[in-house]
Amino acid sequence: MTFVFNERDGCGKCPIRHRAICARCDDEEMELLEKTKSYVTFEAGQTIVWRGDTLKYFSSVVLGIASLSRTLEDGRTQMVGLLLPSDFIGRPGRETVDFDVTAVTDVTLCRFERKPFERLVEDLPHLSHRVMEMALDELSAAREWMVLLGRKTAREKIATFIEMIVRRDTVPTHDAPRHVLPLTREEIANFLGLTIETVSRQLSLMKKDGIITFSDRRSFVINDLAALQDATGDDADGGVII
Amino acid sequence: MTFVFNERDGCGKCPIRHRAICARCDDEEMELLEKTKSYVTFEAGQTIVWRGDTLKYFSSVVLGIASLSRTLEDGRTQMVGLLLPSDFIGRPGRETVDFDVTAVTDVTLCRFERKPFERLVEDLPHLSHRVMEMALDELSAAREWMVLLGRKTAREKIATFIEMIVRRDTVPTHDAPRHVLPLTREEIANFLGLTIETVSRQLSLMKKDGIITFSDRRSFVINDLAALQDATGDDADGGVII
DNA sequence: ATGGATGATTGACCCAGATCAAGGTTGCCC
DNA sequence: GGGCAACCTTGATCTGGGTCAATCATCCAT
Repeated sequence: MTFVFNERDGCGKCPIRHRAICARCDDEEMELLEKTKSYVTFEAGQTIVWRGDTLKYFSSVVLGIASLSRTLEDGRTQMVGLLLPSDFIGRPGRETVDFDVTAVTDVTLCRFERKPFERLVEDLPHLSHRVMEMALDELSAAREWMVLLGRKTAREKIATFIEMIVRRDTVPTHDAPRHVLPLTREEIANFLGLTIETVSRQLSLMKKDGIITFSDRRSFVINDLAALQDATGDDADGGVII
Repeated sequence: MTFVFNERDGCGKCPIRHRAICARCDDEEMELLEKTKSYVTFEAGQTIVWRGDTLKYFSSVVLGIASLSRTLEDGRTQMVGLLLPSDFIGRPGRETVDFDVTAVTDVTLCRFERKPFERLVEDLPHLSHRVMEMALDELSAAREWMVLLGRKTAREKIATFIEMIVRRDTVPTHDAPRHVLPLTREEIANFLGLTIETVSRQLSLMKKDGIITFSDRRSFVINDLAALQDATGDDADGGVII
């Protein structure tokens, strides 16, 4: 989800490295925010916010990956989104988060006090416009994921996940054929609505089929991209409307 | 999803019955839109827009229910949302829809030409603000649904669905104990990521358990709300943060 | 009323993926 | 390096929900 931005999108003009905020920032606007800005880091595995917690801060991910998830009473957990650099935690107009936010890797957040930030969103049309666009993009991504969760087979889920990782890695700068799974098997399972055993088995199958090769448990290369895309169950265009 | 608004929320001040647009409308702003406004109706079952279609209009539902869904090549279909009165079809900043939009019941749409509408969204902060809020609400609802699709059992899915219908019906005005399923068994199946047989079986089970009673295939009353809520698998508060 | 279409229910059976269980890897700390 | 803890893989078995198929109900149109 939300594989929309990453650090590269940061604006170099000011210390807030987010295009969402900086796109058309001027010194005056920034000054307001600067006053309440702070950075925090979380270690991998730590919970950043619990579902229902009141948010004192509005933050955005600077470095690392966080997850949004919900756990049912009996422990079943479903991840509902990944937060990558430049994604926000918190939403204007709401004091609480509806999901648990957890650091998947070590995470650095850049945070602002909620009130002044919300005021800024109110006052700056381009900012609220930007938040709206981000929300709509996330909404599309979430719906796309609903199709995966509701209708895809285990193999298709795994293929879609791998393909997503690969697509995200393939940026103009480096076409490194080596990719890294940012999640543990358990996290992948919770992301795809599967168990770790099924995740493990399906990865082994794709390995046996010669589609991917693992150098260690996290790093892999794609041997047959066409076969991978074919296994996703999506249309040829990969689910993206041209 | 998006059980957020209904006709009652309409603003009586102008013919565009949507609070999103009308909340702080003045005659001047409205005049712009009025010029390009038109109404269309679709019969139950008709497709309103196909995935990928270029949207000439930006529309909102006035009457009836429409669905957003995606169908995989081999026919597996997943519904990703329901559009109720006052929900929008189309999104500012995008020319196409990512999902098929289908009339579930007979549907009346109120539509505007896309260009002028988008300009209006750009120009009126309160409107873009409103669209942002709607997008964020839908996003929460979509994520909630992801938990259902990824982790809930058939019984829990059915219970959650029924409970949602009941919650939506329970408005201040009338606490009628009789409710109506707005969807066919097949549509319910596609909404919940199940087959029609499983939907039918689970409904029969809940009937047998004395939780609900059907008068015909669409109308029912709840005999044991507590048991129903218990069967959803959600926390006691019904998934809504207080 | 009759025939036919559409939609819903119910039963019998099957299989993908969950569950249970036993090792295997990797990495870290003493 | 040895021991321990996470994490991952693989096998055996079970089961929830899918698949296939038959029957029933409801609603029209003739």
